[in-house]
Amino acid sequence: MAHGDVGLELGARVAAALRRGLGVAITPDEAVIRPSTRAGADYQCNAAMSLAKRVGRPPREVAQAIVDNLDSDDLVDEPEIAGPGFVNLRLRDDWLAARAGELLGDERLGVPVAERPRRFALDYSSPNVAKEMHVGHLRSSIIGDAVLRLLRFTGHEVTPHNHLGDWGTPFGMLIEHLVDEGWAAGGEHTISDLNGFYQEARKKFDADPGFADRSRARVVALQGGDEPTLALWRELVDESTRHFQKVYELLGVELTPADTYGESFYNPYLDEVIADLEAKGLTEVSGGAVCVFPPGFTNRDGEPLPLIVRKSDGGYGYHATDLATVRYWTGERGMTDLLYVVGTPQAQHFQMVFAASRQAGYLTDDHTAVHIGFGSILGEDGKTIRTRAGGSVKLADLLAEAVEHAAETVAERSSLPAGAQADVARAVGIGAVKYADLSNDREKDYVFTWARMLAKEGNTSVYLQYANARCQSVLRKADEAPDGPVTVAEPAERALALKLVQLPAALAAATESYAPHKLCAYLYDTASTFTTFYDTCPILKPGVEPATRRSRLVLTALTSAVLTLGLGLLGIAAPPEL
RNA sequence: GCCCCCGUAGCUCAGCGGAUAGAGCAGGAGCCUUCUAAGCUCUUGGCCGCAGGUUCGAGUCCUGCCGGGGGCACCA
Repeated sequence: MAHGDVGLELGARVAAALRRGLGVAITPDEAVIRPSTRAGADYQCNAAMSLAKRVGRPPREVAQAIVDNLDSDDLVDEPEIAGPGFVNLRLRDDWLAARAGELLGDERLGVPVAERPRRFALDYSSPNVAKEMHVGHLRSSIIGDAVLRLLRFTGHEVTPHNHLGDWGTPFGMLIEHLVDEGWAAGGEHTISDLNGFYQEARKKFDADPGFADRSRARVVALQGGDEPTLALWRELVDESTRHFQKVYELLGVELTPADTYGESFYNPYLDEVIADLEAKGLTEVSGGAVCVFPPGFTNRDGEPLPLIVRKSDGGYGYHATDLATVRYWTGERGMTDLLYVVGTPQAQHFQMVFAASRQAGYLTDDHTAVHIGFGSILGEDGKTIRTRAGGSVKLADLLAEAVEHAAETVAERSSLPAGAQADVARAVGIGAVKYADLSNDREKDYVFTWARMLAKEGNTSVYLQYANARCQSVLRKADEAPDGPVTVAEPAERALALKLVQLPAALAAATESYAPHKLCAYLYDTASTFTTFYDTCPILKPGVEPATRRSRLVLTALTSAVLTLGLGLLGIAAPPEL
């Protein structure tokens, strides 16, 4: 088969049929092959209706021409024309069985490697130094991590970068507070409560004018490169990084300190970025600030909206930094695609940054830049959980609670030894939190509830993990390795084989639109189809023909492989036993 | 005021211009001497916010309206 995805293959066959029969040239995509939910049809071709006008023939005649010229006897049964001109396609049982059988020895389970690999720079997570991660950071971290895994599996080069909030005016008061607390560079210090530390500094800043003055002076020292100040700043960053790393490890997010490219990292580049923009004639001074006005953006008074690349006080804001990131990752690092996993409220900001970057030549026609936006997590009152409002759920607490909750259920049901139970509880608890988030369309807001995060019934990660554990249990009990030809006699066998063969399409859809929820939906569907198979088709039970047993073992092994791979790409563990 | 996003079952959500709009939860009825019941089977439940338009065909595309959220110059 020329394509990993059956639908694409069918599209290519239909396109060939139309070329032969009617002399019409279309792409496989234009063949409009869709999975069908109708009994007896796996796919349907909807091309006849849309082409009718173009070729000047009634749609059913076009459909007939497709059927007459379709060279697909190897792949599908006799196609049927239905309704206004639908062509219903049913994969041959022997083809489906053979295709499934091929996947057993294939590590990639039929998923092709990207033909033209690209170089992605992926910005995600981006917590703030000196603040604890809270539920608001969950989405960027796990969506970004899933995108990273998906792109890498597809064969692309991906460099993650964690845009830490590690620079700017608050660090004056934070460092000054460190001094008051008796910190020294190289000392063995820890902050047990980062949020508390921040709040104390803030309180002193508001209440004590002397402290406020020292803080302002400290900002100047920091930005001026004063070495003792920088040393203290590094202590603070390191302390925060240790905290982030603990969360990432618990969460199973692949970021490490080596991936840190915080705001401070771009600081040395800012002057030359502004100089470059000025040299290219893109800047204008407005209200004392140096601005770039990308066309097409206006403010509430209908006036052009600026990117302020240098503030009127001479300082730099995130407009300047984000332009510097684009220039750095395309210019210095040769990336072709820039991805930013940042909340949707930043949509206009990124549009402006990308537009200005194109004007400045930091992005060319060879580059893409995509804002992978995601909705806000809302409180149960429907209001956004705000970063600085306080009272939001700490991410570490959420994860601990999820694991604890899972541990209770595991203790009730699992027969594994205690040590193994802890690992399972972690896999199940963390998986529940991640799946609850990843299984929804990332662009929409959602309401945070404990019930949702801890759910273990229905469309949840544990359902997928449980299905996989059942597969593994069967495979352990079998006295033979899965091997041999697949047959699809029973409807449940056929349905399962069909699902397994559709992995490439699901992965492509999820990867191309940076939409992990599409993979979730496919995996749930596959697990559900397996469970029906498991219920209706005995595998190891007495009385099952050896050939049937071997075929079913292969289907079981493939199901486990698909679930394990899919969950892995979502960043969710798939333990062999619950 | 302008711009962006969202309104689908009681609740939480899928849905690629295609046929009779699908899941999960909750509700109802069944299923464990038999490969893991964190499961399975059956079932109740829909003017897809409203009104126009485009199209052979609209939950999906366009316009307007209603409702909710977000953004709109120096915090990032």
